[in-house]
Amino acid sequence: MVPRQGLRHVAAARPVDRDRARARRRPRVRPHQRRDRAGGPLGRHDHGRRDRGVARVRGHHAAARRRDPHRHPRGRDHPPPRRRGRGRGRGPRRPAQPRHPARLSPGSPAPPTRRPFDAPAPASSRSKEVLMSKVRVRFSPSPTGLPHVGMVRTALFNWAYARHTGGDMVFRIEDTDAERDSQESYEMLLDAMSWMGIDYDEGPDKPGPYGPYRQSERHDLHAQVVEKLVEGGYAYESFSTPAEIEERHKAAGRSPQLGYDGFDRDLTEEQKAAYRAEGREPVLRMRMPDEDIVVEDLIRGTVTFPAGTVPDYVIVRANGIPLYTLVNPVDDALMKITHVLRGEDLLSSTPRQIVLWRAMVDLGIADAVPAYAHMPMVLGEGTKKLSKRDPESNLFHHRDRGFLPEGLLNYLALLGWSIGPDRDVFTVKEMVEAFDIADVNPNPARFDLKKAEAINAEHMRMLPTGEFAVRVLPYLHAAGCISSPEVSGLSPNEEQILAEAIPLVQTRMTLLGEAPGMLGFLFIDDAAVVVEDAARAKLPENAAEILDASIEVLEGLEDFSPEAQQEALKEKLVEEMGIKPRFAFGPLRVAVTGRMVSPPLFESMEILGKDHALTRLRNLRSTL
RNA sequence: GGCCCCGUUGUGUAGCGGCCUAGCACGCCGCCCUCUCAAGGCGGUAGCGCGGGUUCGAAUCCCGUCGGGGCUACCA
Repeated sequence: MVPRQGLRHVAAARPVDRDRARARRRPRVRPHQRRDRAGGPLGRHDHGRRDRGVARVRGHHAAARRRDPHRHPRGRDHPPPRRRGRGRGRGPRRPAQPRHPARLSPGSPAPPTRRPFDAPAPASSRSKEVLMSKVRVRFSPSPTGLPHVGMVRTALFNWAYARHTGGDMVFRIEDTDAERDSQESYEMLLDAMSWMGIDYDEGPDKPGPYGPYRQSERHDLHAQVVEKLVEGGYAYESFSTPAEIEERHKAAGRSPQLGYDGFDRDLTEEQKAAYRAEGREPVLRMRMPDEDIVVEDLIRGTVTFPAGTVPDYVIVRANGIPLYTLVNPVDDALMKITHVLRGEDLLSSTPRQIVLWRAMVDLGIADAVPAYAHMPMVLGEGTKKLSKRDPESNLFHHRDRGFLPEGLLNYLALLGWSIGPDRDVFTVKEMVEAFDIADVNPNPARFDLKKAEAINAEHMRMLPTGEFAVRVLPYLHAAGCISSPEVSGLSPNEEQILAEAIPLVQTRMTLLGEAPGMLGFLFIDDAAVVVEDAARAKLPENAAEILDASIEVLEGLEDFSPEAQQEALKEKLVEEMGIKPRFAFGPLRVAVTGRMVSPPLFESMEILGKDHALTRLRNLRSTL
């Protein structure tokens, strides 16, 4: 009997092949590659940030870093001309040159134009202030449905950026849709984040200076901002119904798809009163400026939305309830968010938000327009976004199948980001050290389960065997193989079996959920072994003969060690009977495990013990 | 329709004007090892969407084009 700490002994052991695996993973970075990536012998993260002692939050530091003067001696003096958007690939992202000065439509209240602080506008005292401040990012999901892997990836990138820069991660719940939001979803969100190891500095369950962190508890705050927006003339009442807007477009020979036409922009008090007398309740719309709106996207570079292409949009419904379009930037402003890192689907709403932000800056509500980064979508099969209805989109589906959090996290990080030119397996710690949002790729990425599983398998092999055992236990328990999901609850017998068996399967699995299939045979009665149909079908003609001979040989064995078994069986089956090794042992494997695929046969039999092993051989023999 | 984004092997990426006859990983195929399956080792398959231009030189810069996607709500 092995002492109780059997598994703990194993913990010190190395997983099979670990050394070789590690050697293989070691990045073979050739000097020139390192320099390419790092821009110099100091390494990529030693630029600027450290010697200045400030977290540089400006977006184009990444572009600057890429622009290695050693490599591109002309780069500084010959900046490539920019056009709207970018060509393929990731060209050096140059900050936009200041565009034409604001052209405000006459009659609008002329909010002074401000641009994002990451734009190279002449540094005002305000932008300097932000430059010095620390990064604050937020993850702000709405609790509707199951945690989606794309959403988790967004959380991950925000988190990694916060941790990389030493900034704050804020977790805010956007529960403004009573129809779809649920407490259950909220709890799943917490579960998902804690499982992935994504923590946060402020959140609904972690009070901070800018709470509350549930949007539904912030109505008063929103109302105050709305009031100021209206007072300042940034927002106005609009009485037009969708039908009326469409009518006007048609009457004027315009496309009805143009959206709101600005009809109510300059209504007089008398006109408004008249509408109210009709019983109409107005929505509130933001007044969009008559100028191009430029987004300096940390991932995509300069994105320009031409003047006139974004209509005045609704921020408060007729029933007085504010919309996401208002509430999201307002809460970001109030929570002092400096970097908005979110999905690409929100890119087209960014100009509207920037206008709101500028208004809030003017009003003294916000410090500065944040930096933006729009992460690529996560695609499913084909060319479409990974659907919520697809089980692969469900984080818990992967957890249930036996993904390690570190494996899934690693894979998710690969969706749009890479740690280096010839490496794709890394730890969370390594990710945090290396992660910069500006290195994220703008192109959409497909969720590839095969690759995810391969990455997961790598992480399983990297685990110390004892830790691997700890991870496997809950899956064995859930399948009814063992009596407890924890080491401490195991019977001595179970613990001993596992201590011997687990090292045998660590390199043979890609998911923890495969453990019951691999090890289940060790925890059942001999009579309960079920021979799978496929395994039975593969039995050779002379299976009975082989089993008879094997039983005879093994019965006579004093030493039941794997080596002794192998030697004895090989002599009889292979040498004496002339059976090829790959056929000789199949029937024994099937007899012992019920399957064609299993941990190594002789070790398995040793773990079972001679009596049980022989019983199983006889059992199968008797059915032939 | 309008606006915006994206385009390197099947998939994810590296690539930042010459280190590219395009690297790595997954997948796939073959071989080796081998009691099965893995792991491991070795090898192979397959890509710069297209067309112009700039340049001595383009995957890389520019223009156009085509394709894909997103947004276009009193949803979030």
